[in-house]
Amino acid sequence: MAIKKSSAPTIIDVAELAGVSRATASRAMGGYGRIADHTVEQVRKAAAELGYRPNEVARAMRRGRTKTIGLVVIADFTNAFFDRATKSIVDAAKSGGYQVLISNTDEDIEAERQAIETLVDKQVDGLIVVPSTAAVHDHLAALKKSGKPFVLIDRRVEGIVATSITTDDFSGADAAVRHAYALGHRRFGFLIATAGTNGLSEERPALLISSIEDRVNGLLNGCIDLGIKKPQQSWIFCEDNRRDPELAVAKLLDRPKPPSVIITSNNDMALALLKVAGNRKLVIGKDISLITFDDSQWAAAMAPGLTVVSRPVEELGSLAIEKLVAEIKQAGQPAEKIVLPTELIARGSVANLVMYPQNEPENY
Amino acid sequence: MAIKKSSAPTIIDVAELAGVSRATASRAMGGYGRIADHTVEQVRKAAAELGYRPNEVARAMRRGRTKTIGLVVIADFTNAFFDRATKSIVDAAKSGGYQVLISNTDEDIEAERQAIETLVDKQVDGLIVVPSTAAVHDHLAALKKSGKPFVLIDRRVEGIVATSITTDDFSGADAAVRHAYALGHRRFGFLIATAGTNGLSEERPALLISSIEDRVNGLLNGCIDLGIKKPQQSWIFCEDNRRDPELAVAKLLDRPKPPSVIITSNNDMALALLKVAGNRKLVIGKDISLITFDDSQWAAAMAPGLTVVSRPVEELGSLAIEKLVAEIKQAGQPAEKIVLPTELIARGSVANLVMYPQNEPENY
DNA sequence: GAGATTTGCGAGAACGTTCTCACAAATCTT
DNA sequence: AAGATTTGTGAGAACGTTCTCGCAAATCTC
Repeated sequence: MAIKKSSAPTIIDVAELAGVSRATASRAMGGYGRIADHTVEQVRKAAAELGYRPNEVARAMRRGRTKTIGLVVIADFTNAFFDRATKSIVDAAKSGGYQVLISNTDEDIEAERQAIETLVDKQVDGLIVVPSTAAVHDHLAALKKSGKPFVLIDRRVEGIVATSITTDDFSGADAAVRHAYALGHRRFGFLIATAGTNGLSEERPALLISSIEDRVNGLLNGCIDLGIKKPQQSWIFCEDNRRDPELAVAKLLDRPKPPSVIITSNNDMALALLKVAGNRKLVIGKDISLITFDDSQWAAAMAPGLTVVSRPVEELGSLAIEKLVAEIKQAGQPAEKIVLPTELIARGSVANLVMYPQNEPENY
Repeated sequence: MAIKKSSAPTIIDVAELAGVSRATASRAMGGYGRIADHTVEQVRKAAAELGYRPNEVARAMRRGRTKTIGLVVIADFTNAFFDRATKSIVDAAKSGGYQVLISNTDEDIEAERQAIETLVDKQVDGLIVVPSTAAVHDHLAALKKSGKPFVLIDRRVEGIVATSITTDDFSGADAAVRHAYALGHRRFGFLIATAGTNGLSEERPALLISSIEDRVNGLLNGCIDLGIKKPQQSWIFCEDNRRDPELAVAKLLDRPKPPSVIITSNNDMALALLKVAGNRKLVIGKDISLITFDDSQWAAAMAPGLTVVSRPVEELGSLAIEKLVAEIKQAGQPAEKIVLPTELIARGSVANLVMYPQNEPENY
């Protein structure tokens, strides 16, 4: 009777039981190299008997790759991005044989720095990063220099040569303006969440993350193109997703001539508008109209449904894995800047004013 | 001029540059064992110069622990559970010095099995599992037997001696019934999502996951206690979260005497109700009332706000990490069954019928 | 049937770290 | 000042794999 081993069986135990060498046992399990069929069977049987499972840490150590991908995201779960992106990335990674180590930065650049460092220390084979700011990118430059494969998603970072997968938020924003205009709206309000500014501001901050930059430019483009006057007076930039978005909404609604339609840059802002509107007994899609970015189940189910700029988040995630895995398998892939199309989904949150268009073509 | 090393510097490179042995360099970096102050400084300087970072895989190999926790969840993102739980777990893990390897089972038992296996192979120090079913648990028994620490969250599994962290869904469900009753409701409808049944059913399936079991029992308890007649005729059990929840809603609404209030077991069901109600021009909180499980930002922001049974998901996540880390640090902790309180948050989705209570005390 | 090739397997190194042990030098005792 | 203790360091093993190499046996070639 053999002495019961306390810890998990290793390839050595398997080799002993099968009466072969470590190397042969390894070959039999791994199915590589020259090896006789009957030996494979013998070893497999021994492995099954012992309940042997290869130690992936030892394997990673020896092989120099962990089959693990690091994900650095902003776990901002009202954003309807984190969850969808995470799920699609985890699923796509799995089908490629990779597991995902997840890190949350909460939009903090120091946390992002540290997350990347920790993940690299853990020898992930590659990284997917949602950069929290466009202002700082020395850590990404260092990552690039280290040769560790990585892909940026949701936001580009100027000055970093890396594959990025983003969405065409410019066109989405532009389409949102045109949609509201076509329904007769002339007085626009824009509620933009940004990490860069301090508190509330009506001035456009100098440096925005690319997705917000694109949205602002798209909105502006639509306004200018349609001849909407003084669009620059219609903005509220609201620091960060957590700080007083309801105050920003109130500021917009309390204007002498409030907007008939408000376009919000994310769901946080949209929810703030919903809340304030509810408090004031303003009915969405009638007293005040709304278009927001990012679709979600609840935006579709509400009455009225929210008109949204939908972004292909799942595709973004799976494409990120695809590109990352390609680079892991074969270094030196060209850095691509992939931009996925957005789509305006019209529901009931934008009132149709065409019968009675607002009488003043110029802005308030 | 030294030859430029292509790969990342190791402790050996540091030792060489500092002019000490591997062991000494390791001690200096790790800050353990006997070592002279000036040597530490010398080694630290060399490490900084080379940009040395310890290889955590090698470290894990040697130390026998990875400082990694495996998370096996159901990435069902309409459930408002996955994202909140994941975030709180990731954050709590980080502050304990752990990273999180995430796996999604999509409520599939085979995927769950495989996920646990893969995670164990990767030598995670412990696991947090949202079990996808109560029917199968041999894999959890095997996990238990292997001695690898793990904690169950959201759902208990009978027959498995393990620490579990759940919420008091029984009381939550009971409170929901009483709340509607107090507002004058007598005709109840219950919409229960379940993985066990086939399609739609009005019969209670034999084996439900514990959280659903608790909710059903809680609802039943409230009904019986309040003297609501024939509550057994008010149920629709709907297979899985993805299969025809809208059909289930319709079935309930198309009854000869439809319910005045519907209590749904999750947000998927609630959203289905919202959708169908919207299509039929039924106003929530007026024509039809709704209470659902799990709070969310959008449930609070909608007009009317959704009355919900709120569960402390963040606390659940951080507590799971706490218990798991305790077991990792010191094996043999007692298996606790922790039940966190739920809270009914009354908003506007339940109509007040007290002025005109429904005339029939018995059920339809 | 002798040389050339193929086949199957084992010995041992390697991955990068930490840990145990031994030992010399330094410091402390009395 | 001689023994006892403490201090700092290095050699080498260990963690569990995989991989390279070499060698003997088996098979092929003409």
